[in-house]
Amino acid sequence: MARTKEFDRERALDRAMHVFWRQGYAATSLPDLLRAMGIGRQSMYDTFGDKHALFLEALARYIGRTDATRACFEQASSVRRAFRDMFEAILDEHDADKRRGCFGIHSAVALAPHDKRVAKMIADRQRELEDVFHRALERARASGEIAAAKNARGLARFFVGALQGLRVAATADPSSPALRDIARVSLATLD
Amino acid sequence: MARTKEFDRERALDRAMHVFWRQGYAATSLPDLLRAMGIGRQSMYDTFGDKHALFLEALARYIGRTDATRACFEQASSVRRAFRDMFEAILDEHDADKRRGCFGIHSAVALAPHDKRVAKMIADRQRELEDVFHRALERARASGEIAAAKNARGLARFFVGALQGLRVAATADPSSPALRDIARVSLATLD
DNA sequence: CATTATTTGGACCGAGCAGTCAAAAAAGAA
DNA sequence: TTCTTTTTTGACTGCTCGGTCCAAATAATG
Repeated sequence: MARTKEFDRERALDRAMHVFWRQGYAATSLPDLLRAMGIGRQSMYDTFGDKHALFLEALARYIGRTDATRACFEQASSVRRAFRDMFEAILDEHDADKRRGCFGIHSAVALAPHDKRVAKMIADRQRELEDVFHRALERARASGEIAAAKNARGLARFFVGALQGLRVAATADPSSPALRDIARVSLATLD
Repeated sequence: MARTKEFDRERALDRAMHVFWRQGYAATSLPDLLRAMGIGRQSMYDTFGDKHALFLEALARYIGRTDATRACFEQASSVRRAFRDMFEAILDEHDADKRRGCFGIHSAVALAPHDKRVAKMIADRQRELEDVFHRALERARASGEIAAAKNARGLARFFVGALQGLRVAATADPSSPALRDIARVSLATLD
């Protein structure tokens, strides 16, 4: 048999993801990536293909984090609390690491208009998020947590937008007092 | 005296703005800019300084467009209609030119975390927009168009976020039926 | 027309880019 | 140990980048 890889593929991908996350696609060079991943040039090409393919895998990995959100919403006893926790998490995240931005939004705005695969990944993710919200809202409607007259689909879509709006506002100015108002008024649509 | 410039500075800047708008800062090369601006390399350096300075001017020019929004909100007899028109304009814009994205959001997410001047420009613009909305909402409260119990400041901040959320969603998928719901539920916060 | 200040266009620079290649190193099988 | 197969390393390619330099072109003044 042959020599075994010295590095962990998932670990390297994870590190590449964080570099793209911080810098975006165009502003990230191969040396940037290799340094962070701790591997050599050829190992990267053998393992991932090229820079663009590596980016797509990194984006897919980032998007996979939606799974945690889904679990959170499916287990939550209160949809209000689930949304509030989600907003809080975003505020905390941006407060803790002000120089990160949002991988998904960055990709959506910078790459999606020029790259169909990226556009599809982002659009799919939005729909998936919408469905997670929708299911939770329907349950809340059934349980009486929110009014039966509410349009769960419309609200779910609205919250996908609200989430992105909050992320952009938080990236632009993580310390702005406006962020809490955005979250608060968004949550009030459930009343 | 000396030779006069052969090109129109504002016109060239406007074209540069559209290139940055479409492609973002990092993905735009000098040749890209020069081709669009229709001027030579040296003319660009003499007139604008360097690529980064040109970008800052382009961004300032883009942000200056907020003036139109301000006028619209100050003249509007109905704040509801003003917000609705604003949302409609975004939907139309993205529908007409699907490969554009949003300059402000792109800059906010890609550059603001690493460039204080950009961060300040974006944050200032958000506050300005917030104030425009706030004044219009206070007038609406006074005139009885919206309930006196409403928190105009909070709503103004919320609409800044909603605007950005809608823009991101529209960039990710300009044909998504979710966009109308985002706009509709956002407007319903005024009821 | 001659002078002078400025713009212009193109050649040029070193650096850094994404991606390729080939030789060396290594790990397991025979 | 030797052979086979793979990974690793680092040199190398051709290209493009942002930015500079300089000579030719040009417009207003005297």
